[in-house]
Amino acid sequence: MTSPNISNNSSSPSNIPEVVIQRLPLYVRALSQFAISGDNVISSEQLGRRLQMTPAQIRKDLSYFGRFGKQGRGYNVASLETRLRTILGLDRAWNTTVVGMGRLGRAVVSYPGFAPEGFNIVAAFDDDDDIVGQTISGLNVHSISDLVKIVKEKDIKIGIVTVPVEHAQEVIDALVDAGIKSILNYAPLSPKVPDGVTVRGIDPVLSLQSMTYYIR
Amino acid sequence: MTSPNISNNSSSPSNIPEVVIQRLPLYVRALSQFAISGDNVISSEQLGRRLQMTPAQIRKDLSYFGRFGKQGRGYNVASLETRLRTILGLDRAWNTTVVGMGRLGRAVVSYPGFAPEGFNIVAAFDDDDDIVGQTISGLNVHSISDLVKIVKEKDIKIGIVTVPVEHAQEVIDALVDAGIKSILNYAPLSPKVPDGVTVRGIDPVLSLQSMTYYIR
DNA sequence: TGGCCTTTGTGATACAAAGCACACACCGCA
DNA sequence: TGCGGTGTGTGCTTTGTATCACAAAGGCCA
Repeated sequence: MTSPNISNNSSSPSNIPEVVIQRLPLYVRALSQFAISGDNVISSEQLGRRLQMTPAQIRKDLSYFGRFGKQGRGYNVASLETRLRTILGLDRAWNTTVVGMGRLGRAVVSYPGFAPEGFNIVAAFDDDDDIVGQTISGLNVHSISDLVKIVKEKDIKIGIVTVPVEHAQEVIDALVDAGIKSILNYAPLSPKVPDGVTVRGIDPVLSLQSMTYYIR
Repeated sequence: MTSPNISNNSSSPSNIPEVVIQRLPLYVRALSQFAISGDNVISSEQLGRRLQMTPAQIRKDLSYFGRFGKQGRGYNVASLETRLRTILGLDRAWNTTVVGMGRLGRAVVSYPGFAPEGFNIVAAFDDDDDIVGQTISGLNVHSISDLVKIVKEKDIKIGIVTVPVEHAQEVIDALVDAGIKSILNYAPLSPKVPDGVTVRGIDPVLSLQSMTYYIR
């Protein structure tokens, strides 16, 4: 395991280190900011300053995927962003579902940050009969027993888990059974998933708990 | 930088690797679960199975801090949890503030997961005159210009940043100026902070963006 | 067109973390 | 009280990651 809350059981499509893959989205984001401020060309040094990392690391990371820069000049902002997006699979939209329509699930479906990045939440699930059938943020809430059917129907590739920790493992198992390969897990546990399934955990409490160590 | 969204510019209180510190909360959590299910003693192997990591890594991690186990038996669940909590500074409560009372900030202050772990949100801030003065989840919203005063008054040690990305760096600077040493940042940027300040980022979009790489 | 300046791409190197494997400690039981 | 079984603690090895440092590529200008 590389880092807490992160596991990748993928039968890696290549031998590129997972840490590198995790940094690519940072580069994409920085590049799109530079593009907005009108920069056409950028050096690894400028990127590094923005992202608080060394230029050498950025160049090394990029070199896993090809030669994108021009010596003496730097990288073309727009074209590097495009190429990185393609590498990451961000040149398309991804249908996504949220399981667990409690407080947290509602916050997630109404969060406006996913759609602009191509993550469209197209279905919501819960196991509570009082919630199933409701419409939340424009989404009809389905019963978890319909998971397999709807995942197939709507071609959903990504699952977001916002159920209480007691049900998280079973919900994750159900998502895996339904063919989901990427799971964003908000529940406080380290779930077991088979090879080929990637899980990322979001856990603010864990983050706080490790920071207190450094306060003196 | 060890990993995306994580930076520790702490004048490290020791030479213990940061990854190790980040895993300790996982151990604490697993131990408290085992305690609830009535286990008194646990082996590194059982812990490892629960947390999806190797027993050797757990033993190594713990050995940085002392000898907690008994050969041939394992670890006492309750006492190991207590000792780890003490090491992490989780044997006390921490006053915490949230800056940015938009949609996300409201979700954070009403999230019921912080208080039980000793993170008490005791103040809220915003820069919008329409929001300052309101009461949200029992918290009176203050103007950011009162940050220094109130951080001192209420002995706040941890800041949670939920402002839009355009204001995030300046808010983080203000928190640092007010003496905050630990910041949980929900805004999508890699902020600059001086040595001795620890920042952890929470960014679901980044997590999703690195997972799509593995879908094929 | 040639020489200078900049910045890439990358082998080599240094550093860091994970895992192995075993001596040794401790328990339980006869 | 001694012996078998179990599981820790840790030096050593292996694996993984970051950084260094420099040759080569490209732009620019006289």
